[in-house]
Parts: sequence; C-alpha cells; structure tokens
Amino acid sequence: MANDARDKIWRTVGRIPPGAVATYGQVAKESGLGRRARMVGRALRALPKGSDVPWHRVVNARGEISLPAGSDSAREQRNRLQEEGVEFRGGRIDLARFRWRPNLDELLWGPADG
DNA sequence: CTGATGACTATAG
DNA sequence: CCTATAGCCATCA
Repeated sequence: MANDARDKIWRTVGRIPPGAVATYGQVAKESGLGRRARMVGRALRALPKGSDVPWHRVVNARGEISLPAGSDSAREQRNRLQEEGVEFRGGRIDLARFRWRPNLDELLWGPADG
C-alpha cells in the first residue's frame, strides 16, 4: 500500500538507540528513500497517539528540533532527549557527538544476528 | 488541473 | 551568522 514508505520510516526510527539522534535526511536514506527527508517529517506527523516509535530522536540537519518552537511537541521532544542524556547547547545538539551511527551498531552488535 | 505548504537538505554567495 | 535557490513529494485549497 501507499504506507510502505511510512512503515519503513517508522521501523528505521525505531532502531535509533536512546541517547542518540538521527536527522530527517539520515532516516530517509536509511529507509531507502533517498532524499525524501520531508517524507520523514510527514510520517512522524502521522504517528498514532500511543506509538512506541521514538520520534523525539529525529532532528534536522542542524541538530535542532524542527517542530514549531514553543509547541507542546517541541517541549516534549526536548525533555525526552535530555532525559536520555542528549545535551543542548544554544538550542542545538552537537551532531558530531550524538548522531546515531547505524554502522557502529553493526560493528558492536553484529549485522542482523542480534 | 494549478499553486501553496511543510517535523527537510545541499549548495552558493 | 544570514539569504536565496533548487531539489524533493505528499497533501490541501
């Protein structure tokens, strides 16, 4: 169905470990969607209310929360990230330190064996 | 159908 | 740091 891309995105976001963040473009690429970064935002917006998907671990390419400043969702995202140990400096996250590296997961945990 | 919008990004100046 | 431009594409008016 037309929600294939959305499901892929949700699965990819679900793989982001606590304390790490990924960018929209990164999620798109990891999901095999190329440059459709906007689709990622669209998919996250469509998340059901009680979803387990860690949507808060997705930020824009500048390491900032891309939700409307001051919105409940933006505050929730920031709170959750800070609870996980992600640091904000001047409203930004240092992607060099907190960016999710799927490759590193494979190196440490193995490609798919779990 | 057209045109604007948006939880985006890369590049150029 | 900023703005402008171009690419991307589902969704809405």
